[in-house]
Order: sequence, then structure tokens, then C-alpha cells
Amino acid sequence: MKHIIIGSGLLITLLIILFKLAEVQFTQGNVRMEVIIAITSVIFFIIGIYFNRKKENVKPSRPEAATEEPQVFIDQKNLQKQQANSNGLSKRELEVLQKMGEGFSNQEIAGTLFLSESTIKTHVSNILFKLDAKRRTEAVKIAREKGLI
Amino acid sequence: MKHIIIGSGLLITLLIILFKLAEVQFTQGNVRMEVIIAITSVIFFIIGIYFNRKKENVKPSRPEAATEEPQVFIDQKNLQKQQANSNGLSKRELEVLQKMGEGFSNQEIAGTLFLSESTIKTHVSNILFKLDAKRRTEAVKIAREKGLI
DNA sequence: GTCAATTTCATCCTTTAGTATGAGTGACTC
DNA sequence: GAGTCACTCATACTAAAGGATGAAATTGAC
Repeated sequence: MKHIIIGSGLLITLLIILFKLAEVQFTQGNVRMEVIIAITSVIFFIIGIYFNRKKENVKPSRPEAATEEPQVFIDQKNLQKQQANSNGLSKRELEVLQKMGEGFSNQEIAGTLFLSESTIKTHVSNILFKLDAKRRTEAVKIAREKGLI
Repeated sequence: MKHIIIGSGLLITLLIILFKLAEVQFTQGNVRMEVIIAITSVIFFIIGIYFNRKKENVKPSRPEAATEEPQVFIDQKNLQKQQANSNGLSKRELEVLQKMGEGFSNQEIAGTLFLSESTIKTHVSNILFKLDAKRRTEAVKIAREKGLI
């Protein structure tokens, strides 16, 4: 929540600075239009990427899971609770488990979920413990048998 | 690859249009600087998001067309031959692959098949190469998709 | 606002997986 | 008999996975 406020503040500040800068330079006539547009492009391109990343970290949409799972009957929250209770796996752990099943390495999972490898290792460890598996391949097998993935 | 080319082309085209438009409007003096900047911002913000998303979706690249191949029932020997030929996997490699899919470690596989771990490692390496996988979990996934296990 | 659970990240360490290379043996083909 | 292939095993190495522990920030429920 704090991030959003700070981020929005910075963004607005940046916008205002950009406007004022453009205005001043524009009236003075010592800078070209293209330069301003180019700078704006780059800045907002980066902001776009960053925004997207943050959004996913805060509210993971799980497009892979949504394509196959017919989870329309119950609402998302209850389903999550149900899964968590029946297997002790949290939402994030299920995501990681999903990626494990797709054959990704810890590093790759970290990349796709925008997390550090350490975090993934922690999740994997917890998954192995909760599913009573010794290896990730075994965890995937068990998860498949239980219909988790 | 095609996407990248087309995307880049569109992006450059968009940039040029933007530049020209800005130039014309600027010299005519009938549009404000802020408007141009705002439009640029929005466009590149969206491009940033889209770019980021694309980059994510491209990552898991693997053939998944063979998920529902109709397996014809021939006698066991021919079936094995056929599978071996169509995937380059030998009989022994298929056995190891099977054990991999059941979540066993190399040592455990060696134990159940009465072989040394070295041998299993060799087989696993060959399996990974032949299935074009980087890890055993990926190999298992591919094998499952191809109906090998 | 408090508290438990979740999520995130780090470091140190051990174990397992995977790569590269070489080599011996048996079966099968030409 | 030479050549090929599958299978076996070994050594030496690098990369990845997994375990243990601590810690901080968030979140959700109460």
C-alpha cells in the first residue's frame, strides 16, 4: 500500500517536472521536440514495465491456472482456502508448484514470478515438506496425483 | 521471431508518425506541448506493459502439440520400436525415464534397476539430450506430453 | 491495534543432478 | 571380421537443488 502511494507521488511529480521542463525549453526554443518526446517515451516505457511487475507481485493473476481449472463454481477466495486447507499449501506455494511441474528451474521460476531464487528455494522447501516429498520430481508426481496441478 | 520483427516495425512506424505529427502540429501551433507529451506517455506506458508481458509469455517454449496423439495399439515389441524410433529413446532409457517420472533419484533408480548410479547418470544425460530438456523435471513433462510415460 | 500466517530474502552448507570423456562388452548387420 | 549401437561403468568436474536458520515486511483476521 505504501508503495502505491509513494509510487503515485513520484509519478505525478515526474510528470509535472516533465511538463514544466518542456514548457520552459519550449518557450526558450533551445530544444527540439523530438528530444522531449524521446525522453518521455523512454521514461514511460520503463514505468510501464515497472508498473506491470509490481502489479503482478501484488496481485498475481495466474493466467496458466485459469486456463485449465474449472474453478468457476466457488469464488476464488474459498477455492484458495480449500486448497490450502486440504494440502497445507499457500497460494504462492501453489504457484511455485505449478512452475515446478512445468519443468522450470528455481532460477527460471524466480524470473517469471519476479522473485529472488532464495525465495523460491524457501517455497520449494516448504512444498517438499508439506507434500512429504524428498525431491521436486516426487513433489510434482504427488501434486499431480492429488490434482493440485 | 516474426512477432519481434513485426512488433519492432510497428513500434518504429508509430514513433515516426508521432514525431511527424508533433512536428506538424508544433509548427502550426495549434496544439499544446502537454498534449503531445501526455499522448506519448500513455502510448509508451502501454507499450512498456505489453513488452513486459510478452517477454514473460515467450519464456516457456516447448512443443505441446503432441499432447493428444492417438496411440495405435500394435504388439508390444513394435510399439516399443516405434516409440524408440519416434523419440530416439532406447528401451533402457524409457525405463529410466519412467522411474524419473515417479520421482526417484538417480541412486534410487540405480537400486531398483540393479545398475550403478553412473549408468543412470549416463542414461539421464542421453534422455535429456534426446528430449531436448534441460532438467529431469522438464524431461518428465515432455515425456508426459508425448505420452511416453 | 494486535497477532499469526504468509511472503520475501539472505547466508552457509551439504547433497544431488548433470556434463564431458573414455572405455569395455555383447548383439546385430553387412 | 569390421562397424555400429545399446548398455554398462568410471572419474572428474560444474551447476543446481535442498536444508537450516534468521530476519523483516505484509496481510488478513479478530
